[in-house]
Amino acid sequence: MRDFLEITKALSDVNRVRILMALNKRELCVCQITELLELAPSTVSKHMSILDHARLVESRKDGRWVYYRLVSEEVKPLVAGVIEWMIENLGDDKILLQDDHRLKDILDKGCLENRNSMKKMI
Amino acid sequence: MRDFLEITKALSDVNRVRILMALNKRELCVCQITELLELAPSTVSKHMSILDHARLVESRKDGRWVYYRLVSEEVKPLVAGVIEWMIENLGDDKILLQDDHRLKDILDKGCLENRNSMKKMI
DNA sequence: CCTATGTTTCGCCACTTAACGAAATATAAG
DNA sequence: CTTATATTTCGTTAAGTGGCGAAACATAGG
Repeated sequence: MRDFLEITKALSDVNRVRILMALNKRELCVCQITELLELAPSTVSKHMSILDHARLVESRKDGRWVYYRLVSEEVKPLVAGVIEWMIENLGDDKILLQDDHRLKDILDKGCLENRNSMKKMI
Repeated sequence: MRDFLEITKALSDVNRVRILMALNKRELCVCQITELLELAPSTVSKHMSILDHARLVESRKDGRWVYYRLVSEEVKPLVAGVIEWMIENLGDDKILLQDDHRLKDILDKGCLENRNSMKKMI
């Protein structure tokens, strides 16, 4: 029950749902999510902590950046089931389509990591 | 998104989850749910209103009593999917097993409707 | 009509939560 | 070492939420 409620509470905030859907099929660092949602970094960090504690996302640290991704498929059915449900029923949401569009710009513009690599090359 | 969040918010309270699981396979009136959860009738009524607004339950009025049940199967997949997920992953929860046991007593003791019927028969 | 019972609505209170900024921490680069 | 950037932690504040009791509403029965 505790795990169940942690998941449903994690899913009961619009910004956390937007984050999870943005993480579908790609990983993102905190600053990219911050730019997408236009929230304070501390706020996004708190959201990521809640999602992480609910076992809905995993993270890896790469230099200064922390990249988050959806949990892997072969996770326990409690988590896998609800992520599948979310993705299947939320695909055509207006806000999420806007996010997907904005994410393209954020990714095309190049992440800071890429810009730093460019600087190295110059 | 609005429907989605109404559902996840409805599912993010332990007493509402207990209500939904109690309604699995049987309908219950508000006073029976009140007895099960040991909450004030006004509190239970509020919970039922939230579950109803999220389209997770349906109700019928019979005399003084309002009976609630889980929504029918052939409801839209957004709702059907999450109810299935909840039932499949919450079956062996400790609190819910206790509730199931207590519900037997509540139902065996006879609902007020039955007692009224008995009075008619005497 | 009057009473009893089930349910809902309303107002209030305690607690939680999402937001922010400031400060602390971590790491890469000069 | 110092600076700059990314992230997290902490404290505060405004808004939301779950709980209750009182009162209103609905209905069955005397």
